[in-house]
Amino acid sequence: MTNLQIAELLKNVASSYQYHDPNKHRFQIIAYNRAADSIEHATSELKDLWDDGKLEQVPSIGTSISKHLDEIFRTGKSTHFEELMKDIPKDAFTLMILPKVGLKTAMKMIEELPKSELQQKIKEAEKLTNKVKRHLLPYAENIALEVVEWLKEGGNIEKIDCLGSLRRKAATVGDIDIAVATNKPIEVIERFVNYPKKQKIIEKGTVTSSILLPGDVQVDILVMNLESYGNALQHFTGSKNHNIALREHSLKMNYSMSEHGIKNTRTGKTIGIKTEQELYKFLNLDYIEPELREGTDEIKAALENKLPNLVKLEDIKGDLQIHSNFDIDTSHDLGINSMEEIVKRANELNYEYIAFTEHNPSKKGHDEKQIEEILKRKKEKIEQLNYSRESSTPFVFNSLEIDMGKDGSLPISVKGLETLDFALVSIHSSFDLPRSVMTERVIRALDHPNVKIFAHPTARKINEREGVELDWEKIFEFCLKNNKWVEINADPMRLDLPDVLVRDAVKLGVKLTLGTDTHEVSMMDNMKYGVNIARRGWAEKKNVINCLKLEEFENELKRK
DNA sequence: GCCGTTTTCGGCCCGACTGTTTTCAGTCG
Repeated sequence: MTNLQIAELLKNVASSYQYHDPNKHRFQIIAYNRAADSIEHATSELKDLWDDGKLEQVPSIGTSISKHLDEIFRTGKSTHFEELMKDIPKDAFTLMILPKVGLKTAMKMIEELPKSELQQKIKEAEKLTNKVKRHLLPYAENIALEVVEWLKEGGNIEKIDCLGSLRRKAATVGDIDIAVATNKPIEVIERFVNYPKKQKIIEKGTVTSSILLPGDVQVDILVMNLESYGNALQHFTGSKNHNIALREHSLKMNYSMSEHGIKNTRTGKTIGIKTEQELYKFLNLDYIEPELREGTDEIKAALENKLPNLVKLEDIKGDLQIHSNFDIDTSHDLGINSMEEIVKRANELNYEYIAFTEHNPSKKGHDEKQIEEILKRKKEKIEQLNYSRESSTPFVFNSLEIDMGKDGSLPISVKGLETLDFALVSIHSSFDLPRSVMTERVIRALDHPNVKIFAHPTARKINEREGVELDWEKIFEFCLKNNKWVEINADPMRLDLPDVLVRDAVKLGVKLTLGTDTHEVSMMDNMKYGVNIARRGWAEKKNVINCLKLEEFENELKRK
């Protein structure tokens, strides 16, 4: 069973409890939903954790749920879950995928709808299962900006911000959330629901409204006055779990929080707060950057003054994955710009250095000697670039992105590897090896002294391909011991290493690199998306190798 | 059923919108 399937099962268990007696099982319902949510965000397959006896390390999974999961992994089913769900038709869970349909509505549909109509609805729901795709961040950003422009042109706007996962800089965005401070809420909402590209109005109230745009993009708006805009910003930025944790924290201080303000639970008096900075201060917390608001342990850290000083785009001194059009007979794609064009852009970005990391020459078309010859040619070209460079322009490193074989072997001789300043290795084939085999493969590929970087480590492509299965504990341990670095690939469709794994790497002290994987010069501007992910993983400047100055970086390269 | 600022017992977020409810249930974020 995959994590997604388990999460779905636990949600269905929660719904079953709700069906049987919502009051009696109030807290089980919360517990099961929380566990499901936690499993959806887990970095390892639960089956693997179960193998290692580590199920209860997953947040929100305790003795009871882990016992049921143990039964599922051993026997394929849970008697307790089956007993709970036996009175509920399977179709009911399917129907709940439809918007605005919960278990109550689903059961009512099954009882009351004519058969043909019901079948129609079930089909609709099944279709939706495969369709709930989240949008890549840059795509969502552009749509959001257009809506913001439209609202601004309508006037009556004192402040306006894009919030939700867009502001938290998540790799993908579900809905677009916009908050507006205004004295004319009715006018603003009227303007919003009349956005020209709108396909339909999902709901329209006096405080919030939602519209649907082409491509299944939902946009939600929250309208507030300026006096409690800080509360609105905080609320609509989320995440849901951060909000819950924050409200639980404020309750301990005898304040009840909502998007409208903070209510003193003793006096019943509510005050609005203008800025988020003031809001967190009011709650005795250090300011929590949006990227950290995922409801893990950021509130505890804020309370203890232990929040990280997050890395910034300006801290980045170089780009460590770039493909030029210098032809080295690779079986993958070349870049489309010359080395000179890329150096020019790197200079504009104030980089101190960059690395050219074209894919390795294809193994099929060349013997060992020929590959060495090609690499020598590339080395000479880069030496020439550095020779004619002015001291203020970026230094150029001679690197290579090397495919690892199925067994972790590299298609390049030791002599060939030694012509490089350093190499990246990555997975471009055999994505579905068992976890232990995949782990050994990667460690073997990283083992050569001149290989420094594990590039786009999970090999995921967002919305297209899941990442590979790896024993991250082992990989990180190896990297730490041997001074190998793990890339955060800044391409918006990769963003790989993913944020949750970045957090694990940072905790262990594994060093990260940022690379844009540029194949066309404008892609060099994607660095900010990589920085987003680093920040979401709690990374500071010291965790990111390419925050080092040129000389420091060169020293670090030599360190084994 | 889970979990911990002080708590291994006793807590567990909060409000908006829709529909047909004329005072609230269901769903959502």
